[in-house]
Amino acid sequence: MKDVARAAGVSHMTVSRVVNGDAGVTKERAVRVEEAIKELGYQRNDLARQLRSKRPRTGTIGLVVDDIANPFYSALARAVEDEAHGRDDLVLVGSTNDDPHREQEVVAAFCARRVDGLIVVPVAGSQGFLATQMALGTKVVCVDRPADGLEVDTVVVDNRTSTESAIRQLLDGGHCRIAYLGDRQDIWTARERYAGYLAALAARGLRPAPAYVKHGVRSAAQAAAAVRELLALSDPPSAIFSGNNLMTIGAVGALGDEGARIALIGFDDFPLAERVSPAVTVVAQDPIGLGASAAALLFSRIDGDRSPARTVVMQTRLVLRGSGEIPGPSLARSA
Amino acid sequence: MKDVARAAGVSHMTVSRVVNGDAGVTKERAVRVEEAIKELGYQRNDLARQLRSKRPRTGTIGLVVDDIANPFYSALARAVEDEAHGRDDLVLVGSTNDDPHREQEVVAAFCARRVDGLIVVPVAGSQGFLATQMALGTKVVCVDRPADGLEVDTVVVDNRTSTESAIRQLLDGGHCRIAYLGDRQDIWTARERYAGYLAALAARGLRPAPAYVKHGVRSAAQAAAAVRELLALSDPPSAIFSGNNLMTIGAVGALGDEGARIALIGFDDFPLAERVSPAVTVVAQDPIGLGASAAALLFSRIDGDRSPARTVVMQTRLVLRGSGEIPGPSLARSA
DNA sequence: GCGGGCGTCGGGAACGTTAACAACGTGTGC
DNA sequence: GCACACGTTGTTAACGTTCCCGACGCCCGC
Repeated sequence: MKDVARAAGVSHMTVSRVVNGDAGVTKERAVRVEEAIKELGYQRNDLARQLRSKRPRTGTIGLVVDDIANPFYSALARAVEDEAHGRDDLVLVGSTNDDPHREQEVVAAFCARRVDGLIVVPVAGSQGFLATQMALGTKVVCVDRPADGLEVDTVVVDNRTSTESAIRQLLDGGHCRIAYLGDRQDIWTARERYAGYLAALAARGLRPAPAYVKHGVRSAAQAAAAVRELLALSDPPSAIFSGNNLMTIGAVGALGDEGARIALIGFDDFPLAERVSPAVTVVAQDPIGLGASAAALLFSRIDGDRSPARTVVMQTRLVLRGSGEIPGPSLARSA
Repeated sequence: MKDVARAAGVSHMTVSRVVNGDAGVTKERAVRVEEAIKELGYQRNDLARQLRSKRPRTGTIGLVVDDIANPFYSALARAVEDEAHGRDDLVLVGSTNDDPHREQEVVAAFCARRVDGLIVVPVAGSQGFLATQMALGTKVVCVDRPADGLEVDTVVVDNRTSTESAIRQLLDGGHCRIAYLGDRQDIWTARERYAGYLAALAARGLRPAPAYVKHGVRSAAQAAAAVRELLALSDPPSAIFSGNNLMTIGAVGALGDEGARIALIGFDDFPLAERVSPAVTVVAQDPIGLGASAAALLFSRIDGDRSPARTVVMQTRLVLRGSGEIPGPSLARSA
């Protein structure tokens, strides 16, 4: 900047004003400064800018998700990025693998960079250090799951109710041997979905056979293995609920392998769900909507909104596709 | 920091040393400082740190992709993030939508934040400002596509050859009416894949009917529409090559709608490609490998590697799945 | 006993920018 | 003709940290 000032024969303040498009610089001088900038390839140093700036905004937010490679989270990330781009903000992305330790590392690293805010898919037990960071002024919005016991804006879907109606769909179709595939029970969404599953069964006076319930499924491969176990039972289920997109994909694979004709309902939609065999009925979430809402909430906080913490519950959509819509084992695709 | 120093009864320098784990501070003082830090909730300001620091590393890199919501790029992003996490670096993510203007905005914003380096999926015509940033010291690695005429590390796959062998597979299967679905021709991968398509046909003395070639397909929906157009031709193709994962998904959808039995080969693998009907043979890329290689290359540059620019060409894998492996229209799934 | 090396600590400057204000020249109103 | 406002420009200080160097006390060897 000093070099530019010297080259243009002005003071560094004039350069600063030109760079920031401030009013109050003569046309002639501004042009001279801009020429010098171009010639010297000068570029404003946002680090110093933010350090000195009165309202210390870094124009950067952090997005902390389970796994950015999961299409659900990457769609959400894209929505967040678009909202941020609209106000010239940047997005740091971090994956936690649902590991509290890695989450803490990522959050701490983001905060050391002085992000203006954080959109977090919280892992169990992360309220503590999130609260610490919030006390230091970082705005936080939770998405997909709440942070237990933390007064913070949250965007979620009604996991329990929508799972309940998905299971009810199966029950109405005549299924009563319904298996459950779910993630680790320390994950809120898994607990909610399991609760919905139990509630739907209980409403008909049913309880699941212990062998039908598979917790802690963390990948498509594990889901496939779990499904093969279910199929190997002497009394296999006639329908399976799978707790997220990865599990559903794994389950579809395993069911196909076995040539089994078992109804499948999954949480989360995925491309070509209507084209695989068996076709899969899903509880469709709207990851883009979740991300956009979370970003909007966060930016309003960053812009000074001090109202009490809000919780936004977004709607899901039950998309019927063969599985689960007709009585007995699904035969929809052969009809 | 001043507050911490005062609270601990030491100078700000001692605090700095403790925070950075520097040697040369008495145990007793270090403990006192750490207590003060904990009590006051002090957190190092990396902005100021990086501003003053001699080797100006921000410990942050930028990843610029077409669309982070595309599973190909999100898998790549995850690989980059893992490499970065291993050395305590952070990743800024930006999507360009293959829009040169947005790409320039994103790159400029990243560089203003003084990222140590950039992993870029370059859009056509971006060599200019990338060169500018490189001259200013930002390390750059291109991935998925080269930046035309730019001396820069690059990680790509052999698009042309692998498309050629995919098409040859169809030709060997007896297909000669093979349609092509491809992205905008200003995108390098699209040009390469198209060249491979033409080369494979030319090797048999064939040329595609103009109606069989669809350029500029940018989404699954557009691919589906293109496929429907192809099917509506008086002389429809017996096989279709689709130029990326999104197009393949769209094509599968459209083919299913029409109940058509047309061989489909796609570039990029996708989940459940073996389960959809028709099953899809694919040229599988390894997005994780691409991302990891690009990140490794970038970090070696950041760490001072000044050797000439390298180009890494990664292998693809032709995954045969029904479509294209038997003569005539694919009947694999009904076998 | 005393000089010098070493380990520990602090003071001041500097990084590149913006905030605050002062200085300057010009035009305007009385 | 003079005070005053206003628009433009420059000067100085500050943001929070690290770098550089000097100061201080201590121990050791002569």
